[in-house]
Amino acid sequence: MTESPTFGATNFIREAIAEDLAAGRFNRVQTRFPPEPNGYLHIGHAKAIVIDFGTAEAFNGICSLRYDDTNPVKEDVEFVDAIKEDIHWLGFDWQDREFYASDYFDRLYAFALQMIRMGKAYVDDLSADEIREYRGTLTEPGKESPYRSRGVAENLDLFERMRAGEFPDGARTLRAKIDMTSGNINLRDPVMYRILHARHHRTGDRWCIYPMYDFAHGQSDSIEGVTHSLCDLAYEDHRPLYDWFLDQLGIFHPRQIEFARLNLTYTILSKRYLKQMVDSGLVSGWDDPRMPTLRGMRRRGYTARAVRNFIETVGVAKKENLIEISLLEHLVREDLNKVALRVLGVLDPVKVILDNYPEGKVEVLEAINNPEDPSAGTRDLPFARELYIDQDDFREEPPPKYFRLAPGREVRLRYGYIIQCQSFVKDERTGRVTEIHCTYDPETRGGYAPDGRKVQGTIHWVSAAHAIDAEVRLYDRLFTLEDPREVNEGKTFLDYLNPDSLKVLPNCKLEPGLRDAAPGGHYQFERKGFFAVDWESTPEHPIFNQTVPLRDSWAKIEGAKNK
RNA sequence: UGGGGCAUGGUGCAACGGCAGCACACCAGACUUUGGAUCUGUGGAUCUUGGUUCGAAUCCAGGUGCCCCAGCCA
Repeated sequence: MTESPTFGATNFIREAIAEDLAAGRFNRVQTRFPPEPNGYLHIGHAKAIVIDFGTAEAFNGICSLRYDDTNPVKEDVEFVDAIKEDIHWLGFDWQDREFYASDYFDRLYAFALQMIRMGKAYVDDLSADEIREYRGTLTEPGKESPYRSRGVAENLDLFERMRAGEFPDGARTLRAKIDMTSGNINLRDPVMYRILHARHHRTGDRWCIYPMYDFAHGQSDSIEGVTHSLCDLAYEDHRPLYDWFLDQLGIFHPRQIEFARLNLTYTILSKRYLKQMVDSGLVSGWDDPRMPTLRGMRRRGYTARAVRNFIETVGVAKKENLIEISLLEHLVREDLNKVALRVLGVLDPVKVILDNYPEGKVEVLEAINNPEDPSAGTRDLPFARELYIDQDDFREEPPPKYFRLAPGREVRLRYGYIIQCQSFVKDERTGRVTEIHCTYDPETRGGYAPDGRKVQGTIHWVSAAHAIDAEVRLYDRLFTLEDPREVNEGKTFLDYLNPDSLKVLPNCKLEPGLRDAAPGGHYQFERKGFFAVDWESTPEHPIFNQTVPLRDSWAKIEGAKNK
């Protein structure tokens, strides 16, 4: 066993673990990722996953998957399957260690009995409202329940009858007997068990009492032999209780360490809010490419490698943070730049006619698949008299520093010829240019000018006769507020939805080879951005999702001028 | 006089008593058959006050600010 991390950067958690090892407190490292199967995983969970699995790996230890399934009314197998799939997609594996808190219900029940016998737990008849009243407030101590002093025998009898189903939901609870005056509210006789006549996705109708998180988590960790239980800052206040149960029970005592959760600009990472958007139809589902869920990001075209790099780069600390989404986008580009095949695609087509190019003639031009990776090879591109280019690449009146096509101007067609604009046709009603007439220079095949003349601009194109039709979906941030948690008085996060988060372009023209692009595939549309083939894409109706646009310095120049 | 936690460029993370560094963002330039990529460069930070020390982001004391906790959710 090594005493210092061998994988990834160090952080305060790894330092603490290294100290534990050095001090002999533990002689191995075991962690766990403990999701509740009540929703889909998002990028915030990815942080927890990378920390849990990555920390174990750094110390040559192991990490398990354990579902925290102690609340049957919120949980479902749909989610347990989806969660496993998403963790695997991220690239982590728990081998045969797929655990469930519900597997420990018998042992947890026995622990509860033990607590009662020790006089450390009692059955309370107070209602939920009364318990809240007795709990006191943040600044005032609580008071003890009149049922707190029940004898062991009576508690045993009542608890057994709770388990047997004699009482309705909410009629009684099992509570730990700790300290109703504690400054830490979690220690004011926390509820250990509640009555819930609900069917559990794994244990069915076997139980009608279920343990609370605080009475299940630490003991589950202990049973599994977890050494380091890494969790959210939210559980910091629960650590004394985590420790207390373990100490009372006298069982193996893991160490809980808390870290700050991830927050992302222009993004909401709350299962409840995400669910609200799904349920109200604001997005198409949990896998909508605009969603910060792992499935949404995957569908959008983000790679697991980029997501992992992002989590590594962001680091681990106890400070509340708000990470700029641009960092994630940078890492997505960095990864895709190395692997995505380059293609030519016209998103907003306008026809270009090469008046001096022979009618019916078709040439085959060679194009490089990925300049960052010579082994990706080349492909053939058909070239003909009629082409499409993007509306954006033509200006009737070109502004300064605009290097693309304009009346009288020359531009290079990528891998093709240098062409010059002679005239254009405009629909006076809409103001839209419908046709551009150009001449091509036959001496410049491949884009090279033998006379050495400089041509500043290079634009992408497709052959009109050969191009395939496709639908392209452009995405932008879901919210207009940098931190959607910080809304103004009387507003909710829904008041800050970005109305332009999705733009569907139904009439795009792409190079012919893209007809058989496999769903999930990554491409770079040159000069435009990275795109992924949507899961619902077919050869008859290809659909591409914009993963992230390329950095566009011209857009920056123009944007700055328009201010 | 509730309890717990956190303060380093715009953002995030380092520096563990010895020249405050890295990434992203930003700005400027070079290069360019993707206005992509790549390369170079500029600017910008230790919450505050006092103390210890030859020397403090780091140690000590006080102050200030921000976050979390009053589910029979996790």
